Amino acid sequence: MRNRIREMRTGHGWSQAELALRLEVSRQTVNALERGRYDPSLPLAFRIARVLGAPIEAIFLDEEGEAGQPDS
Amino acid sequence: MRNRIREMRTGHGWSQAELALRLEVSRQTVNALERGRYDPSLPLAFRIARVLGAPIEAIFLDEEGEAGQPDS
DNA sequence: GATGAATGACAAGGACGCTTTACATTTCGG
DNA sequence: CCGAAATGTAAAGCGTCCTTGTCATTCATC
Repeated sequence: MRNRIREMRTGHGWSQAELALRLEVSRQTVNALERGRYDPSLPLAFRIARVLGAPIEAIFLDEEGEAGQPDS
Repeated sequence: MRNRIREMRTGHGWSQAELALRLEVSRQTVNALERGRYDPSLPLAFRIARVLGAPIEAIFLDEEGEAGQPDS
């Protein structure tokens, strides 16, 4: 599932580590999410939406018929 | 994390099995979600929102400082 | 009272989400 | 260049999500 975490994070002028702190997850988790290695849990998705100041639907793109390769 | 799946499902006049079919998950998963045993993955949350015809934020309640015991 | 539909529950198993630890690479100001 | 900050990666480990299979309970209708 595609997301706009990176573009919204840099829009706030935050490093991955800074965002991780605000989300209370590890820096590696933020990195993995931005790189599309996996999707966040629903509770984490809500925290991301809150911290980035946008609704979940505006951050995560529901691409319907998409397979969604975890990178590779 | 609390949700309104049951009330919205019955509002549509569907059984758990019918909703499960539409979501492409097992009946047990729908039952577990309604009973708050765990939260759905983000992709499943999007499908639930689509099938129930409401935004994710209207179905799943972000109770902020809530511990959120998976029942027990 | 028997039958069937709907719901609740539990166990075992596989895949995913997130952690910590650790190391490599890129970027950039001096 | 040099050093430090930021980013990318990997592995081991644990808990969560979702599956199939099975059984119990409740309720309605016959």
